[in-house]
Amino acid sequence: MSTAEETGGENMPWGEVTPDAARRLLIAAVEAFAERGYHATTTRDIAGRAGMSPAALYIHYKTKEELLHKISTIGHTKALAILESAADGPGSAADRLVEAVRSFVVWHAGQATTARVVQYELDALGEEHRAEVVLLRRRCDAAVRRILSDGVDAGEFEVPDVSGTTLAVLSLCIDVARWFSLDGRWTPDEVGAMYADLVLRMVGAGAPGPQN
Amino acid sequence: MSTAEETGGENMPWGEVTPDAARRLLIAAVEAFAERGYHATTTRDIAGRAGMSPAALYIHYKTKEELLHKISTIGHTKALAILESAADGPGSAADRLVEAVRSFVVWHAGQATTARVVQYELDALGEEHRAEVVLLRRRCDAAVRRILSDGVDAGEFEVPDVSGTTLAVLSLCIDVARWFSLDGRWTPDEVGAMYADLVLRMVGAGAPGPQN
DNA sequence: GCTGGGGGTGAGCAAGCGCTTAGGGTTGGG
DNA sequence: CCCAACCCTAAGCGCTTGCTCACCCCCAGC
Repeated sequence: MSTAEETGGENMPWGEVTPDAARRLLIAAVEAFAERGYHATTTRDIAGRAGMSPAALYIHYKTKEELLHKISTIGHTKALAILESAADGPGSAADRLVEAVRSFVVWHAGQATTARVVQYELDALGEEHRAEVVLLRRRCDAAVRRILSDGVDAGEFEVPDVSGTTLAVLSLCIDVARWFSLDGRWTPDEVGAMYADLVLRMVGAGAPGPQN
Repeated sequence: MSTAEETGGENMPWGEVTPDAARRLLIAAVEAFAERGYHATTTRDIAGRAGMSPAALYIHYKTKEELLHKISTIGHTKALAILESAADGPGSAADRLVEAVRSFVVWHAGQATTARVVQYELDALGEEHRAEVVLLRRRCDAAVRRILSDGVDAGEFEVPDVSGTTLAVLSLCIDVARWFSLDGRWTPDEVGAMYADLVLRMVGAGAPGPQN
């Protein structure tokens, strides 16, 4: 876990999707959805990007919405794993918060294309599929809240409103996917480090001074 | 300026749009775009919400995109006025930062429907119209940056990266439009106050302790 | 009471949409 | 050498889209 951080900490982002043709279609869909949004993307565009005819899509996926569902589920699962791994990891609450924010932000920056779809196309999912994904989101919220509560209990943090701060921290990190890489001014690691510092300050555990 | 804060500080959000029929269409479009997104909204839906036939829309607007452009321009102008008013107002850098974040967030929460369209449907605009709006966005960025720079120069703030922190502050505030009012747990004023406090902490001017 | 014109409608066009179906090329087992 | 299983495509179906056009209604001015 060192050089691959630039891709958000993943070596093979969609390695779990098989067969190969299905993966190519899914990657094409991620790019198209991220660029133009779900509703503005046509199945012909997705198939075209994958080098196939429009009909080929329906051999591997029942509908266009199933593609979004698969992308959203895999993406949210990955994001949740990052947060829970940090929340349940070793170290003080401050250590865990830094690691959570850092790795979560690195993923949203390094995998900005995927993250944009995952975070901003939720409403395009059907009723049932959206409900599934909302459950994963709640667990993301719970992981961050757990760290903040622990920090408050331990006297490490000074936070007047744990729920509100949880929301603000997640909101701040998620929005990275919207603006990242408009130019190449920062690397994912740099944004991750900066945001970890900002969030530490938000919970009253910041170190105004130490970092050069 | 007291009770009307719940609507984001505006008495008559679209009062500048005339004649009446054009305003009704525009308000219908804002609601539809906010609910389903620009691309998923049909001109029939907009006209229907305004109580008119599909053809009536084209008496007042040339295209569906012109509607979005009008909404986006008016909305961004309003948001920019809020930030510049705070940035160029009286008081210390900390005072101005608090006022900027507070009023900006109150608007994004109170006018969440409008703000969602303004902040998240930018890419749906045509090339030229988007370029216009991007200029307004840059001025928003400049206003916040001005406050932060002043605070650093005056020794009030301790901020390692002014550009990055400017981005983070704006990102945090803008994202309020995405999540606000999923339930009614906070009022716009409450979110505004909480966010102003969080941002003060981010710039190293927070007061961990004072507020109960 | 007639009239002219601005605000509105019903019907519909061309284009593009998600998705289906009949059929063709390639490959591995007998 | 055949053939069946597997992927994929060309063509196109039924529908919806943004938008247009011929027409109508209502009301102020003479």
